[in-house]
Amino acid sequence: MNDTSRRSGKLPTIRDVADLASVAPATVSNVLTGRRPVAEERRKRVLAAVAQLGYRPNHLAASLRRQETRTIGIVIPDLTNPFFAALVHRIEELAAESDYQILLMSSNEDVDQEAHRVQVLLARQTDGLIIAPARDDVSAFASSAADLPPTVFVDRGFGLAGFDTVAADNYDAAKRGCQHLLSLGHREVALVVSDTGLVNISDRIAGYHDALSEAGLADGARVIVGGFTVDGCRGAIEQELRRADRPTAIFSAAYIATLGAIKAIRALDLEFPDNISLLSFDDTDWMMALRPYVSAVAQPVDEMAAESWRLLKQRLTGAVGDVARVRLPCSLQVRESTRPPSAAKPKRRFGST
Amino acid sequence: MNDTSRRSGKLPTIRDVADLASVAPATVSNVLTGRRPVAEERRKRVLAAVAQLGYRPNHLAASLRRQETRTIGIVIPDLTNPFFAALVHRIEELAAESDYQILLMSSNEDVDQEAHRVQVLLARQTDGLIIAPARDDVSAFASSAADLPPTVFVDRGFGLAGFDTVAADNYDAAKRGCQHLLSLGHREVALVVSDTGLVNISDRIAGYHDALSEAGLADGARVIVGGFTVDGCRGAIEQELRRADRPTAIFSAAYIATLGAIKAIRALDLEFPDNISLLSFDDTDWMMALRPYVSAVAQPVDEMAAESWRLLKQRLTGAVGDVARVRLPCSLQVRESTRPPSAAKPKRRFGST
DNA sequence: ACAGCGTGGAAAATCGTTTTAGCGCGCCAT
DNA sequence: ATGGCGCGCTAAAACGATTTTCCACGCTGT
Repeated sequence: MNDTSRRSGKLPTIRDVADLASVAPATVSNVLTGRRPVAEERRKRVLAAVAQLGYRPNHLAASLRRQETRTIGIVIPDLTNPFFAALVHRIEELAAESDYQILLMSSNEDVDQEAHRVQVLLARQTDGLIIAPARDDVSAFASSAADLPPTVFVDRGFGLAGFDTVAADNYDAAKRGCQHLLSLGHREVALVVSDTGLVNISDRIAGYHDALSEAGLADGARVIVGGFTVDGCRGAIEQELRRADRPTAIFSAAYIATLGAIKAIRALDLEFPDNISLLSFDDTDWMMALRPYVSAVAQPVDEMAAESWRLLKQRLTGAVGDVARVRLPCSLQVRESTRPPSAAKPKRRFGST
Repeated sequence: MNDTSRRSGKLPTIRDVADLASVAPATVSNVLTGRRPVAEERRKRVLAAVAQLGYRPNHLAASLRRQETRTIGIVIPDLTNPFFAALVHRIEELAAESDYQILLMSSNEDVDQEAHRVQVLLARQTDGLIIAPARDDVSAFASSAADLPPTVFVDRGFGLAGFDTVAADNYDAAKRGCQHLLSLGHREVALVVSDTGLVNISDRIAGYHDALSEAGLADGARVIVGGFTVDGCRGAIEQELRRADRPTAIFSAAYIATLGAIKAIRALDLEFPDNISLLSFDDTDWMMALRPYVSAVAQPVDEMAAESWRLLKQRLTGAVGDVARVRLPCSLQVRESTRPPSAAKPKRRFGST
């Protein structure tokens, strides 16, 4: 029987509770936080008063005094990208388990917006930051690790000096993906990327190049830069596919690029894997909804989230060791969209591995 | 030439700035907030001191004093659902334009988690809330509007007494979707939903029923309840599709259900639209990547976000009018996955409308 | 019997702002 | 000359908690 409400009038404060229970505010605090023992009889009085008033400690005031907000800022380029949505989702879940909350900001792949958002987060005294930066160069908002609270960079910016960083093993993943295509007999493999200026992407490009080189095809590299929009990728890919010597396989190195590639292939009335093989970076539910199933290199997004949070929490609880650089392995999901080039074509269904 | 850094040692406070500029803290505040005029000469001194120290006002302290955090809480069931991701993305963008930040929480479709998250947000003194509730009955965390700060319910909980609510016109959208299928000649249309206990869903069911009734097919209703997971939906749909009198068209009333339906159709080696028509509620990029293109009822997610934010902001700035109930129209995207039942089948490509 | 100690409670300081109250000064009008 | 007014500034109160400091009391050991 309480009245956890009456938003009319001021919210009850710790002083109101203290008065009602005839104790000092400090005692109420001690009961609620359990930091110091309180005699059973008074404890009961306090709890009764709390219940009666529907008192809820003002987290703002507590944060100010404690110099700790239990809030972490997350900055990502784009929440509509399922990869980032999944990342945020998982981090939020883990953080909540430790009673941390998330202030979420999108940079929209824009360095200036990003810098501004980070400033806002700093002003808000977030205890820590997890950032998937728009560029690997973060000098726009941090000239050194000393400028920021504990911060983990994820996906992008791997190896940034002074910071914990977490990323998929993009080089290895791209290399294995490309080798998979080469092993099927493809000699004209095009790689589609959004941008070449990010380490995660350039690692993928490097893996792709090395796979080609090791197969003696160093000259055959074709990197298509499509930008951060589906239609940008689609356009760039279409253009490539119209060429007489069009590639026999497309390796789309990002979620957006995969969508663009599929649309481009459709637009030209081609079919995978019959006319062209398709390998996607980033795996989603849809890869198993398309017909035929799309082969993909799956980034370990849950593990990336877990690792980011683990590292951040370590720093938050005072760890001062060397910076960590965590690379997590991707898995290659071979399905139906990758096949030997221009083979005879059974109508459907291939054993997936 | 400043040293916006030196995280070592305490952060500079307004008092440090005041001392350096030889003015009172209040003056610094007035310069920075512009609430009261300050003589030009002093203004300059203050700004110089601010720059020199790299001072940034502590938002926590300001919030405590101002009794306003410029923070709004968003609670959604599941961020990995692209609908909610897009919703949050857009709200965040709009809120940022007005200098509001977002505390994001996922309820995971769980009422208890949801209630808890809301309590956390209340303790954090968020100025407002935007909630897509796990259930329409929100009594677990609010017995009346007086319990919460300004709050808008979106997608779910339409018409909740005392609260502004925003939703797609689910009834109309489902009715038109169903009518589309009926007009193609389908008589066995199954509707797949996640759950029947939510108004947005039951509105869709009602629209579906009414469309059938008006066509004199009231008895033909088949509602498949698949739950909130892709595999749950897939299983339920598969079961339905195995029946001898399987439906000739599937209307999947949610993103998850569409994914499940496509997988189920594949699993049974059926093809749409040849063996069965498919109409999706919720439109995504993938609908245009699948072959054939999937027809869909598109929810106006950006408008829902905009409207939610608009209403909330109005309340935040003191509006006290009647509660608003905003229903936004959906658009029917007729593509290739919906066709007359068991018609002769040209191999591909149908004019889209 | 008395110094010393542990215990639980209350008072007061603190966190870093904003806002209110009030002060001194120059100017204008009577 | 002087009362009143506006202006620009400062000191101090306020926001609502936590933490530190201090005190009173009862117990113990010599």
